[in-house]
Amino acid sequence: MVIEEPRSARREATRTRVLDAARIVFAEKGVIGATIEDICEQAGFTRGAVYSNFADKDAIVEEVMEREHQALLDHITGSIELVEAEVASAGSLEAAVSSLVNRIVRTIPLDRQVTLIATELEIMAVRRPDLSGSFLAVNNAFRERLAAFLVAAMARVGREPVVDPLDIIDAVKAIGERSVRRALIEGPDGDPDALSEAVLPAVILALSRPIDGAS
Amino acid sequence: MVIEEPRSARREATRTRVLDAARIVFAEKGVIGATIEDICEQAGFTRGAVYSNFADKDAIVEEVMEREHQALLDHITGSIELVEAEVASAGSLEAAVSSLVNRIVRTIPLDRQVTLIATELEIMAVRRPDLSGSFLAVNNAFRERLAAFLVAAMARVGREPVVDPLDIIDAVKAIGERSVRRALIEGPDGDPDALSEAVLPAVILALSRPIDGAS
DNA sequence: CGGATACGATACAGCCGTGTATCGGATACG
DNA sequence: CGTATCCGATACACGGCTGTATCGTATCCG
Repeated sequence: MVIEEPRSARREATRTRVLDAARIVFAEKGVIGATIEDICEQAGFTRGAVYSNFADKDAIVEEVMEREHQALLDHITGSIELVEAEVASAGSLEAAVSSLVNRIVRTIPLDRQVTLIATELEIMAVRRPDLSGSFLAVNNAFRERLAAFLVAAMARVGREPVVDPLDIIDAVKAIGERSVRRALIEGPDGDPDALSEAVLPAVILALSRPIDGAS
Repeated sequence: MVIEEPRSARREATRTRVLDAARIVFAEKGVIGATIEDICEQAGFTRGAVYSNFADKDAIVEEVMEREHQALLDHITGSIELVEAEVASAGSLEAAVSSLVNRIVRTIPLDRQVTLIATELEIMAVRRPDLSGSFLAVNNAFRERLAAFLVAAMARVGREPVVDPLDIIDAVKAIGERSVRRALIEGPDGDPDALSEAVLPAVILALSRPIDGAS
């Protein structure tokens, strides 16, 4: 954990603008395909600004990873109370599960950019073992937070996981991402929630059981 | 569908060597990150050979996509009889489903390279609408073949899908790929089948029902 | 065996991205 | 209001990749 020199507010704003730009460019061109100049153009800076703030592209990649997961964590934290209220007030088990699924899926905002950047960063972690450490660190924190949320939300509808909740999260995320990707490939007519809505409710049900029940 | 000029056997062998090399390089460096020279080096040629056989990198990408799906199709076709025999001789429902799942997962060979190249090509289709056409063409053929196989195999154990079998295939493939990716990121200790084995049997069961039964 | 041709290697020119070193202007402070 | 400092812009040198044009050679055929 490096001590964060406060530096000037101006500098911090520049860094933020560069990282925001990098996120967009990484999603669109891929981490490898993105050039420093692409990022500069997107941010409205020249290379001087970037090189005076970051050592090289790898440094930018690491910070983007961290910010990405942090943003997701914040998003989750902010929406947990919503879910709990919603689930608790559902009439039937089916309604509660459906609401739970919807909320989990929505909790992970899966638009074009998030999907692309998430996939891109994951693939990057596969290819570059030197980056997998920071990926795993932030990603595991994210998964565990989401798993805890899942268990709590399930308890609200009187159910509990039958497998490691982390595995449930992975499965749900995998299906959600695939759902969005298919829609993106199919073009404007594609429904980004089609696959999720078709299979996730049954999957969540199948991977949980009534808290007191046998199977 | 372009008419395939037979050309010489020598030329065809060169093309094959280049495409094999491209597959490896695309997996390792990404489609965008791969250079023509990378491919040449991997294939043991110089750029002259490549440029006399392919217009540019995009042409190579399209052919790699096509070959990749064709190889998977061949692999599936070759293993269907195996599965049917295996499933038919299973003692219990659980054993049959487990065998079915295993076979489906194994039917899609999910090693490092296949996973990387599959993800890479899919992302490429998202980013480049001009390539999405050829991706969808080959990919849909692949999905439908696999879906037909799934339905037939399910019938062998007296079950039928409760949702579009294409969605089941997508879900299974998404989970299988995520399973392998996690293992790759975690390094040598990671079990590429961990997530698949944990959730897929329940998922397949949940998305199917006895053929005569109500629910 | 000899010539034609197909095919891959080599050479070359141009462009693009990188990283460093220097410059100029905005901001902070006395 | 003037000066020092910070920070982003500009300039430059270098290396790598691309695509084309040319060359040399292996292969095919009479």
